[in-house]
Amino acid sequence: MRRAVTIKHVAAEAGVSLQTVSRVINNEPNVRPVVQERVRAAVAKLGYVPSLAARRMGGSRSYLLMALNDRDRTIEGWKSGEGTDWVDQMLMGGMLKCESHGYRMIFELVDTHSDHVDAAVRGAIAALHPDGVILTPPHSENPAITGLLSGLGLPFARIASIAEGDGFAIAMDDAEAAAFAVDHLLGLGHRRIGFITGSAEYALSGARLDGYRRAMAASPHGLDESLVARGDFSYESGVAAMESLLALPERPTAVLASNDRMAHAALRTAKRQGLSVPADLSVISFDNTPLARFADLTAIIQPIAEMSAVAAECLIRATAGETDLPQRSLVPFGFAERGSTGAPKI
Amino acid sequence: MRRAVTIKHVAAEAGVSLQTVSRVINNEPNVRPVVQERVRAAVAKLGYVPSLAARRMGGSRSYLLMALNDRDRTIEGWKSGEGTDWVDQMLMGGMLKCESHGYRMIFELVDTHSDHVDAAVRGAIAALHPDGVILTPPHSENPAITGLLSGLGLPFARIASIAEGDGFAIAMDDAEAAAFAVDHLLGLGHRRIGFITGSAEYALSGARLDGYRRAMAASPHGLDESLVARGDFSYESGVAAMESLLALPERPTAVLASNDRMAHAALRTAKRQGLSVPADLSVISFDNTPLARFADLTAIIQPIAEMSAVAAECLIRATAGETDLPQRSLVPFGFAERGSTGAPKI
DNA sequence: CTGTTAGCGCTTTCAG
DNA sequence: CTGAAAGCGCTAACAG
Repeated sequence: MRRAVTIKHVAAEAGVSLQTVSRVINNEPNVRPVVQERVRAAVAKLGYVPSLAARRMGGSRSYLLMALNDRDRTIEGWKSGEGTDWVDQMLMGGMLKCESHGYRMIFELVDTHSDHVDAAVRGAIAALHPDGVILTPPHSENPAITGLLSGLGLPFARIASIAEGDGFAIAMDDAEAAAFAVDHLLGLGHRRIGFITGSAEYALSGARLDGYRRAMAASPHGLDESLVARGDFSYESGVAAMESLLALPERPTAVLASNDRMAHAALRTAKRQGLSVPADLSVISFDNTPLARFADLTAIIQPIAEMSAVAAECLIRATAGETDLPQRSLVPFGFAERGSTGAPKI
Repeated sequence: MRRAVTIKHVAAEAGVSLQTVSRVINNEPNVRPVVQERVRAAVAKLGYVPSLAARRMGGSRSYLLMALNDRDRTIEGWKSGEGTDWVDQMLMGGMLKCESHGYRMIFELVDTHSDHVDAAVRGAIAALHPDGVILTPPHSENPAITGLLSGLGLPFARIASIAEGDGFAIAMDDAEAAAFAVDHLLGLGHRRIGFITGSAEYALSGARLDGYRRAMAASPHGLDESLVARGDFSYESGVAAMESLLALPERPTAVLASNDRMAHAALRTAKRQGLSVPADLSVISFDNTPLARFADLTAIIQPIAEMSAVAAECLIRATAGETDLPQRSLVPFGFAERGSTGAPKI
């Protein structure tokens, strides 16, 4: 196995010192254009690529970002085979962004509810020495983790978290999105619009509910709290919520559910009771996971890839010493109109 | 930010030399149990975790495995939002296996069809110095990559590849699986069973076809080559193939498709022509991606997670110096019976 | 603008 | 069985 080419070889080839090569590959100033060109030529000729490990050892950066996901939630998603593509979207956004900066993203699973979160996170940091950490729900709002990271002075980003606190908070405007969905339904002619909430464990559940309330209150028909049914993101809770909404004296003609799974549950529950979609009932869901596609659900698109790209970007720039980066970023949500929505039959 | 705890701190705490600590954490011989215990206690007390970068610099191992996926194919899968969970399954199998050995898996995207594959792969190796590389289709059978890896003497595993060659070949028995599916259909009472092939670019397409032929030939009804329709794994090709099968003078009552997408296409094409499933037509697909679940397709389960776990295991053991590891491993496939299969109506 | 000198935290090699 | 010395490939901190 031919020995790998190192900075030494490049230096020799270009007839300069190691340091000059280092300066060139790091885009540092104080290198004459001529020399710079000579070095770049040597790099290209030898196919030199710096070793991440050596860079981390010598310098202060590791060129590694660590994405922390909840162990149970992630594995459960993978095992279920339901195509929850949270991880894929994160990779697509974060990994590709990292790539364009010479960074790598390493995926780590940590059990949020464990007593050993602290040790687990510390261990991962000790092993990897990442330049930054990306937190996904529910880690994003776990004080045991955010506190640790803050204390360590390690830059971190909280994805899909709107809570106050340290670190870069990157989210979509959940309230705005809910209001948008309500307005879309109002525009189609719906008056009685139900809402199924998400688990109170997530701050965004509250935001989505707020947006719904705001939009309904602003509508000519006003807000009717009896149209708000509790859910917890599970299929079962979606069924229960939908049943309660359909049992109302004056049932809604449209429903906004806080995630795809509950929307799917709502859809099936409605059909089981003989309602046809969208003639008798329109449904809009949140997130737009593959399930929404398959179930032909009109959905608010949660821009996971974009959020994780923004997170990676913030972290990389912070490590590079850039300051005055936005502490909180709002990423625009999307909207996919499919077959689950239409004008009410009346 | 408190300085990280290093091997020095542990050595001081335990009152031994660096070397002894190194021996203990690497499970090397020649350390008295008493001393070993003392070191372990110090490690636990200080929460010491060795730095991957330093290990790689000092020694010959990096504790990193690199999973190489095709760029276009992967990004396309992510963008489509169709829930192709290949990446997730790979992560689940490979990452968790790595974790249990103190390894990490790094995901890399490389364009298989590019002229720069060689440079791209070399670059990734130079940056990461992985102890092993996991190749997924179509990389698994790309000589530009396998040849490079062989030349470098870097251990690698080819997932879902049954072709001969260097590296660990890890696959399911595609022919056996196809035969199994055919037998299942025969058992339900089907006599005319169609087959939709996959893209010839993949060796496993041939294997699946072989299994089908073998099982049909062994059946009392014999093999009828007119029941074999060409596909290339795309939805459109599935539609075309199904249309040709349904146009046959004596149409099949069951169809085995080489992947979920084509099976889905077959299903919809049949329904569009007024056939009901499974009464008029039974369908079995390969792979069992989330689509199979959503479309209620009976499917052969491609054990991606298991294959990637086996790959990781082989690579890690090879790096640890273990020899006589199986050059090729066959991982058992699974079978998920759903609503797309039943007895023929006659 | 460029080169030299120290390490970074480990493992390898070689002495005891 | 244990320790000391050398060095991996790079960057930071100085000298020129």
